[in-house]
Amino acid sequence: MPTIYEVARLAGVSPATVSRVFNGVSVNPDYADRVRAAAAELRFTPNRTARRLRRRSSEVIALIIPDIENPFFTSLARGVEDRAQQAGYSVVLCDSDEHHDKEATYLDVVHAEHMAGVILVPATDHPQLDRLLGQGTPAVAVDRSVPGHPVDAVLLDNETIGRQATERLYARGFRRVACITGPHGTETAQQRAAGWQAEFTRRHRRVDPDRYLEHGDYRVGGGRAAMTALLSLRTPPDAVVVANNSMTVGALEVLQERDISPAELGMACVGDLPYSVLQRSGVEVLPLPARALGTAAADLLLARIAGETGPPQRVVMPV
Amino acid sequence: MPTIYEVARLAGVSPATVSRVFNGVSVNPDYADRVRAAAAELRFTPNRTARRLRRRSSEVIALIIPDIENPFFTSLARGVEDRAQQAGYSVVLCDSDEHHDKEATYLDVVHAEHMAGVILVPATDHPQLDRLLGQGTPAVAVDRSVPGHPVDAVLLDNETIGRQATERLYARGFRRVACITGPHGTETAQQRAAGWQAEFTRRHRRVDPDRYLEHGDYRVGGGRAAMTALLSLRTPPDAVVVANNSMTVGALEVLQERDISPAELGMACVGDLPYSVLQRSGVEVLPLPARALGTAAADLLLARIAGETGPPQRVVMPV
DNA sequence: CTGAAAGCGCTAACAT
DNA sequence: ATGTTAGCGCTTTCAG
Repeated sequence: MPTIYEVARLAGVSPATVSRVFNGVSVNPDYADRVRAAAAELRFTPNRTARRLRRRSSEVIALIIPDIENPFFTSLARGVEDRAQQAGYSVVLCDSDEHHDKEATYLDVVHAEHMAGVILVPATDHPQLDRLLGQGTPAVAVDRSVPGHPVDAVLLDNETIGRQATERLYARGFRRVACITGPHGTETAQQRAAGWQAEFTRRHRRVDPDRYLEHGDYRVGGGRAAMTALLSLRTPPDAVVVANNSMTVGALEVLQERDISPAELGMACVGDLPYSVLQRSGVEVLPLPARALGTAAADLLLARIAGETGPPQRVVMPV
Repeated sequence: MPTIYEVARLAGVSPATVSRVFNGVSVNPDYADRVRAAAAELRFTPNRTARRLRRRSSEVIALIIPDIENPFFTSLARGVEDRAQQAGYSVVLCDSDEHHDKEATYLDVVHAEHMAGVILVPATDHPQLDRLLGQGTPAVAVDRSVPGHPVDAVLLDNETIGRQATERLYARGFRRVACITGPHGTETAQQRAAGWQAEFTRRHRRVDPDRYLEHGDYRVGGGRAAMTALLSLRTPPDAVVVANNSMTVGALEVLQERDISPAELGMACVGDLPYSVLQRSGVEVLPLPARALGTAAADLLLARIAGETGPPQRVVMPV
């Protein structure tokens, strides 16, 4: 691999001049041309590792998501990539698999690799951000907030979403709408359930809402289990709000297996179902602005990287 | 950020010894303990950028896929990640979006970042691999081969898959099975179509197969367009083999809109449909070993990184 | 087994 | 505006 020294020699200038040409610093046009010609001839590409070591920063941002197979997150990733590319940054995508350990490992990598910043969908309430923040690497949380740390966050109005989903089902004539939400202790799960509960209690003053609230794991299996549980209630619901896309799939599977029609048991899903082939399944879908969440997070991060100071922002996306 | 010098000073040893401790080189256990204690106290993490510059290699491999929103590729990515993690490598995922330019840019990054290797689902017939290969960075192609370059490849037996999909539909009683395949000039598209055509011509000696072959773009929109075209034929097919998952969704959408039942128009899909909620849609699904493709590619790449020489391997995964 | 010292390729003072 | 030079933090000969 050629280095700036070889390019410099071939172009008859100093290494510093070569560096300047490649960094947009003003240089005598003659020299610049010679440098570019020499670089082309030698097929020179600046060594980013060296540059990074020297500059102590790089044009790479990390995006850590909890499940790369969930279209909500891949769509979010597209949003981040769009903005980052425009700004000349590369995005490296990391899958924490909802594991705190993997998340921590990736955050260490971000740190050790001198990345410019990180956009994180936290796998837990307490991601290990201290090191990074201490070092001055900016971080932005998306979809889920990080209570303990002063980081920017881009969030959804989950309570409203939960309420809307519930309203839609009642509006369609269902009489008893249950809820399948995410894991205990998960912010989005709690908020979406709260939205549901507000509507539910308004309509069923005498019924304990907890009987109609199930917690799943935000995965297909959790949706199956929760749906099964709801169906075995003495007075089963005639409709259900499911707090994310994967669990909706699980719930639908159960209904299909038992040949329960959309009219018998209504369903609303928070978030797009991939490949909306489900029209005839009669599921009420509440789309979520996943991609916009990504672009907003990227904008926030890029601003911080550019030196923006000021108190942590908290952006709530309209739904 | 602390450096090995500070750790060395605190531990009362030389920087070289600290380096050795962190690299598993044998060191006096006393020293090693002191170094580890000092490192812990200072919260030292080795600077990977410096290490990489010095070693001229890193424990990062790139995976370049053409569409991060396609579950086939995310599943493949999981396979790669699994193996890579086990071997102590990080995976950075890049989305070429089927664009030759973006692919080339990412390949440049792989080169400039001194990555250990790259696994590539080529967006074109001629990915710009020369630089990388010239530099000795190993590359493995997955799902699509790279005719011009001597790189390892992990492929599917697409012709067999196409044939099987077709057979299944005829076996279910359909009489005239059409095919929607991928873009012209795409290897997998051509091969899957060839499999279909072999079956088709065997059964319809007098019919020009080209009339029942449509080319789409491997995306939802392409599936829609192709399905629409097939339905407007004078003698429309009564079933269709669709060469990938996304186009199947597009094709299904058309059928749903026109209220055409699975019995009226049968369908087979190459590759899993995400969230198999489609049971009642009657689609014959031919699962593809996406994840296994990823692990196989990772194994091949890791072997090359470890110094394996020898002629390029060509692995065809069983279906 | 350990330490001293020379770079990896680049950038950014500083000096010209 | 350009060149000289000193590192960025680490690994790795080479001596001891």
